[in-house]
Amino acid sequence: MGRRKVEIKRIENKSSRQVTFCKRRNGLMEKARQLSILCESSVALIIISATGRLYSFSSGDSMAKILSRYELQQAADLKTLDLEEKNLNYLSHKELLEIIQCKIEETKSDNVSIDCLTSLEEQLKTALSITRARKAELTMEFVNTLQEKEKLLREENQFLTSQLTKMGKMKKSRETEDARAMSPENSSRNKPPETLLLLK
Amino acid sequence: MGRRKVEIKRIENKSSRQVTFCKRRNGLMEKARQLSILCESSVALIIISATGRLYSFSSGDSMAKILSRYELQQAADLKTLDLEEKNLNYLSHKELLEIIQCKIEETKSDNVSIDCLTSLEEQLKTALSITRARKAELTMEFVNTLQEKEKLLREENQFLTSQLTKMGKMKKSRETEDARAMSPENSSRNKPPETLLLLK
DNA sequence: AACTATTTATAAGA
DNA sequence: TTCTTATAAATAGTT
Repeated sequence: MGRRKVEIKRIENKSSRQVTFCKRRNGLMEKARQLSILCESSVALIIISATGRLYSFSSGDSMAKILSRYELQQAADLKTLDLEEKNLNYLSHKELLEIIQCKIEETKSDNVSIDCLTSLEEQLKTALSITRARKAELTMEFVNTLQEKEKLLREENQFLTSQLTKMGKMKKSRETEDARAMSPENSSRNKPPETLLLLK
Repeated sequence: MGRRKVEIKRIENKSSRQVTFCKRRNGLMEKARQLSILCESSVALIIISATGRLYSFSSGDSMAKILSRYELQQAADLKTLDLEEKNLNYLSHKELLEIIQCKIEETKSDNVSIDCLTSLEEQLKTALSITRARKAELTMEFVNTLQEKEKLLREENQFLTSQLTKMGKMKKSRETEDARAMSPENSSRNKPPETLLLLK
């Protein structure tokens, strides 16, 4: 609807593409508004320009409500499918990764359906949950291991210290005769780490 | 664009409203497709009919990607407002919990607006993000502390062991004369923890 | 669901 | 950019 018929393909001229974007964007939003009013329906419209600018419009219900209704629907659709979901529960991490990789590859071709992407989204959400849970589990295990190690090291330290104390007492009683046995550089090089004080 | 001009207001006749809904819905989706192709942009369109049926269309990027881009934008917009956020940051955990509790209570009365719930949802999402980030931070700090402690304990152990070895040698050279000094119960009660072997 | 008179959107030009 | 206008496209009412 203009001076001449236009083919529906990318407009090569940058400035006329920009002008057309602006005109058609406004036209689309006006049409969305009209549909919503004429037929008492809700419409959500999100447009992202080539340069990444975001334009959104909603009519009838709020954008938030429409989007959550959409997500709800997608979740419901998934539940009726729940075939893949069941399979997913029995997959190893490696298999899961392979499937995800594969699906992401599919995404790159243009003829991928919304349902397929929604399913992928849900699978990735599941994967994220599982990963988070496993991470928390492993972290706690690691912390426990470290704490146990600490306890054992303290015990050992206590034992070693008590042994040294005992020997120290014996040594003290023979201090003069042993003076030459303890070489001076040894006793200074191996001075106890300052951290000994931290271990009470 | 039809036999006569129509006012943009709810179409009273049910069947013609249904017909118009169908025609304009298709028209809107076609326009969305064209905009996306002509101007290499992404368009997401969600339509909910008066009877609750959901229709969606996306072009350019996937619906999921467009929606997440939208949510991202909303989050960014919120940050620029950052009034609430700043307040949130200075609240104690107890105060935050109280506020959430209070808002959840409000939710139970029926006359709560969607906007209010959306706002609550956003606040809880923010709270969750902050909490996750802080948890990760603290966990890493804790693990680092434990690992450092372990290192120091090992060093100390090494030192104590070397001291004992040295003394042990001296002791060996005087074994007979010291035999009565080491009380038997002491040497059995204080046997080295088995973990000594783990510390190499 | 198809037709067509009209309105509406918009491409190109100013 | 914004306005203008010739023309294409969408669609209201009809069949």
